[in-house]
Amino acid sequence: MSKACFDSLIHAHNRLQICALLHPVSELEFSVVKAQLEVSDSVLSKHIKALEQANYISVAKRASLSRPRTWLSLTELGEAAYLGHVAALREIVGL
Amino acid sequence: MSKACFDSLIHAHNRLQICALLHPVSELEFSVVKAQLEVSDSVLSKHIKALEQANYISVAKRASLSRPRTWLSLTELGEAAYLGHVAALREIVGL
DNA sequence: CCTTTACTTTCCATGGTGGAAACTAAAGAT
DNA sequence: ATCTTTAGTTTCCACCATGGAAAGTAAAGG
Repeated sequence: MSKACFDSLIHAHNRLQICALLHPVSELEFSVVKAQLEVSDSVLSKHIKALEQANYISVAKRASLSRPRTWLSLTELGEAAYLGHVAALREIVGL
Repeated sequence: MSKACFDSLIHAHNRLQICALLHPVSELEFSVVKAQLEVSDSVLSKHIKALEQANYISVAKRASLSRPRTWLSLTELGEAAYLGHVAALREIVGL
């Protein structure tokens, strides 16, 4: 069980959603995440970069049906940080 | 039951904590909230003002043991917004 | 080789955030 | 009555976050 630890990198609305989307799955395509968040390419790209630089997600470029696509997944560190942040939120709001 | 509605005014860490502290009680003193958040007077005062201007909290100056103190409480609007935001968070993080 | 697709980066403008210090109003002390 | 203390409030300032638009890039596909 992760220790409750508020993480302001993850707390930002868009990044919280990115982590929440990635948490239950092994990976997701850039375009899928973008559609869920309803943000521009540039905005998502910048959040991805921020999370990647914190080693919270890993980015893989791999062909998906002929063309190269960007795949995103939470790292173990990212998952721990995400779960820790969710635990911190639960402590704040009381379960 | 409040409708899930993400509220960025409430989402900010310090303001989320303020709302969470006020939610279960009828009112709290400024100094008590300040001690919980561990912020400076000026910072708390500005967050209080922002929440008050949104009509999310009400501020009363009333004597408490001789000296005048500032008492804070969630308004009904504030409570609805807070619960709606918590519901939105739960939707994002999945229960 | 030219175009399209799928991002990435830069530019820019705006707004949030916090600390420190100056300011204010109301008690209480002398 | 005036001085001091207490309890905030407001201003000043500097910095970081955030987003959109537009320009840039790299790898297919035609």
